Amino acid sequence: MKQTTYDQLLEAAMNVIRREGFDKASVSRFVKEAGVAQGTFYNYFASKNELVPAIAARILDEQLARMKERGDAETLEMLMDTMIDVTFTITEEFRDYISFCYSGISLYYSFERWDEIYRPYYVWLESQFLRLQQAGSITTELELKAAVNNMVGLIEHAAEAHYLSRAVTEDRTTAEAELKRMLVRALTT
Amino acid sequence: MKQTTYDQLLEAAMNVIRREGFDKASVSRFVKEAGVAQGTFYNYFASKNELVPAIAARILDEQLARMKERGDAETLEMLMDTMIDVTFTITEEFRDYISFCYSGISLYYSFERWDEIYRPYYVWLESQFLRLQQAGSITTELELKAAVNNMVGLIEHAAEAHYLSRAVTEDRTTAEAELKRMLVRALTT
Amino acid sequence: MKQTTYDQLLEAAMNVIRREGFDKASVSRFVKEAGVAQGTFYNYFASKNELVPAIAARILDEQLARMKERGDAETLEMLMDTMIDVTFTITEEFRDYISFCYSGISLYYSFERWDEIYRPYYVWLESQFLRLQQAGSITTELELKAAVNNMVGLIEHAAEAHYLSRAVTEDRTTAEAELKRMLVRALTT
Amino acid sequence: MKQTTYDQLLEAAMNVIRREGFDKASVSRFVKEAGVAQGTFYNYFASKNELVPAIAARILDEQLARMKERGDAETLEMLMDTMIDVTFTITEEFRDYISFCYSGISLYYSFERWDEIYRPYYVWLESQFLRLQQAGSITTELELKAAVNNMVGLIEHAAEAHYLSRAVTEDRTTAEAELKRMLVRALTT
DNA sequence: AATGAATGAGTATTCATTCAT
DNA sequence: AATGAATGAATACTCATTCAT
Repeated sequence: MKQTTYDQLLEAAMNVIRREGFDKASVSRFVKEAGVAQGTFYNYFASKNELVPAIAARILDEQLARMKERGDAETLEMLMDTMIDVTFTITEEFRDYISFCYSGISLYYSFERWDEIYRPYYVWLESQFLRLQQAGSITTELELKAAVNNMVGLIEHAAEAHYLSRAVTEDRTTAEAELKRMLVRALTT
Repeated sequence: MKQTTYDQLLEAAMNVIRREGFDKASVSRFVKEAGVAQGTFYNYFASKNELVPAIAARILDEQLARMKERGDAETLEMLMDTMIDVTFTITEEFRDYISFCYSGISLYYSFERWDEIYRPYYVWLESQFLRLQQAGSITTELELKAAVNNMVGLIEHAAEAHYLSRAVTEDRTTAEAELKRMLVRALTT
Repeated sequence: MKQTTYDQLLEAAMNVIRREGFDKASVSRFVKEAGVAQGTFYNYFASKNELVPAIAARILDEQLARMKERGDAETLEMLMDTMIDVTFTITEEFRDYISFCYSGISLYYSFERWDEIYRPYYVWLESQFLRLQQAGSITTELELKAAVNNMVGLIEHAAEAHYLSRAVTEDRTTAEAELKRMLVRALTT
Repeated sequence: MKQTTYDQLLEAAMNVIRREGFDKASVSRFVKEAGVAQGTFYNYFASKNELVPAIAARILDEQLARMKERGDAETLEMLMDTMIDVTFTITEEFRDYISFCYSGISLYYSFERWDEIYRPYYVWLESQFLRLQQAGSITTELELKAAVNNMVGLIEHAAEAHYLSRAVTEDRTTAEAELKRMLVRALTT
C-alpha cells in the first residue's frame, strides 16, 4: 500500500525530531528525509508548529486503532485491561514524543486543541461505555463522561510515570496490577 | 549595595528564560532587560550557553549560603535537618530552572562541569562532617566522601520528586520526615 | 539570454571584492549589488569563503572555454601558442583575483580543492596531447600527464611573473617568445 | 634597559600580526601579549590601523640605525656596499611585514605618509652623499636627491625580488653583485 | 600615564515561509 | 498537487573604541 505524502512527511518529521529535537530540526530536513520539495510541506501543514498537534493526533490515532482491534469488551474489567495494556505499550513506543507534545501544544496552542485531538478517542470510549451500560455490565449510576475522563487520566498518568520519569522501580506488570486495583475500586460499586 | 553588572545580567537572563524558555530567549532580550549594551553580555559570559552553568552555580551558591547561615550543626541529625530543609526550599524556589540546568549542562558540557559547580558545596559539607567526626558526634567508621555524596543525592532526589514531578501527593512535612528516617537509618550505626 | 542568479551573485561579488577586498567585503553588499535577498546568497554558496574557489573555477572555466574556441591544434607548437596566449590574456584580465584565489584557497581549503578546480582543464589538455600523439605530431616518448603538468606550471609562472609582480621590464611579446623557446627545448626531442 | 610601553606594544603587535595576520589580529590580543590594559593601546596609537605606518617606521628606523653603525663611508662604492648589505639583511629579517606595510599604507593612508616615514632615512643618505661630494669622492655633476632616490629604489626592489617573490633562483651573493654592477654603471661616470 | 568595564555598530549565517510555474 | 528558488527577518557573536577613575 502506497504511503500518502502526508504520511511520508509526518513520519520523516518524527524521525528527524527524535534525532535532533524540535527546535534544531528544520523543515528542509523534513522534506529531504521525506523526498519531497520544500513547498510540499506547506500543502499539508500550515506551519512547522502544526506538526506538534499532528504528531499528538497520530499517536492517539494509533492508540485508538489498537483498541478497536481488540474487539468489543464484554465487561468493564476487560475494557480496562485493554486500555491499560494499549496505553502502556503506546507510551513506551512513543515515549520520545509524548512530553514534547504536551509542552509543544501548551506552548503554541490553546487547551481546546487538546480536546479536538482527543475527541475521536473519547467518542469511541464513551460508545463502549454506553454499550456496556445498556448490556447491563456497568451500573447506570456511573456518570459516563466523568468516568471515562478519570479512567483515561489515571491510566495515562501511570504509564507516563512508568516510562518517562527517571525513577522507575517496579516492573510493568506490577505497575499495571496496582493501577487496575485502583481503577476497579474507583469505578465499581 | 549596588548590584554588579554580572548580577544584573544573570538575574535578567533568568527572568527572560523563565518567561520565554532558553531556546526562544535571545541575548538581546537579556541585555535590554538588564539595561546594558549588547557587547557587555560577552564581557561576562563567553556565550549564551554559558548561562546554563552560571545559573546552576548561582542556585548552588544560594543553597550553600543559606546552609552556612544556620551556623555549625552540633549533631549529624541537625546537619541533616538543615540540608533537607534548605534543599527543599531552594528546589521549590528555583523549580523553573533546575531541570533546565540538568538538561542544558548535559547537552552542552561534560560531566566535569557539574563537578566544578558542586565543588564548593561538597568542600563545605565535608568540612562539616569532619568537624562532627572530630568532635565525636559521628562515628569515624563512616567513609566521609561517600557519605556526603549519598546524602546529597538522596536529599536532592526527594526534593525534586516532590516539587518537579507532576505526581505530588504527600505534603512537604511528610516527605521530609520519610526522607530523614531513611537517612538516619543509612548513616548512623 | 538571462543571467542566472548564480552568475549575478558571482559577478557582483567579484566586483565588490575587487573594490573592497575580500575581508572588508560583506555578504550584504554582494546581495545588494546582485539585487537579490540576503538568504539567496546561501542558496548558491555554502559560506562567504566558498566564493574563493568559485571565483577560481570561474577564471579557469573562462580560460578553458577560450582555448576550446581556438579549435584543435595540429602541432604541439600550435597548442603551446594557444596556451601561452590565452593564459597571458586571462592573467592580465583577472590579475586582481589570482593571488587572492591562491592565498584564499590555501588558507581555507585543502590542496585537493585546487585539483578539483583544475580537473576539467587538465582533462581537456590531456585529451589534446593524446590526440596529437596518436596523430604522430608528438613523440610518444613523452609521459603525457607530467608533460601537461609542467607546461601548465611554466606558462602560469611566466604569466604571473609578467602581470602580478611589480618588476615587469620586458614587454609581453618578448616574455612570450622566451617562454616558448624554453618550452620547445623542454618538450621536443 | 627597560622597554617603553610603546615598544612593548609595538613588538607584541608585530608578533601577533605575524601569527594571525592583521585582519584577524585584535587589539585585545596585542594588549594581552604586551601585558597592559586595553585602553593603554590608545594612549600610543590613534587606531589599530595606525600600527601599519608604525611598523613601517620601526623597520626603517632599524635599517637606518644599522647603516649609521657602520660609520661614514669613504667612497660611493663603500656607501653602496653598506646600503645593499643592510637592505638585504633587513628585508630578510622583516619579510613578513614588508608587503603588509606596502598594501596597508596604500589602503589606509595617502602617499605622503610614506614620504614622512622615509624622511629621516633620506635625510641621512643625502647628508652622506653631500659629504662625499664635498670630499671629492663623488662627481658634483650628480643631482643629489634623484641619485639617492634611484639608489634606494633599485636596492629595495632587488632585495624584495630576492626575498619576497616565489621565484628566487640565484643566491644572495650573486644577486648583490649584479645589483652593485648596475648601480655602479648608473651612478659613476 | 594607565586602567578595564562598557559600548554598539557590524557580520555571517539560519530557516520558516511564499509563490510563480 | 507538487515544485524549489527566492525571501528577509532574526540571532549569536566580535571588536575597535571610549571614558570615568
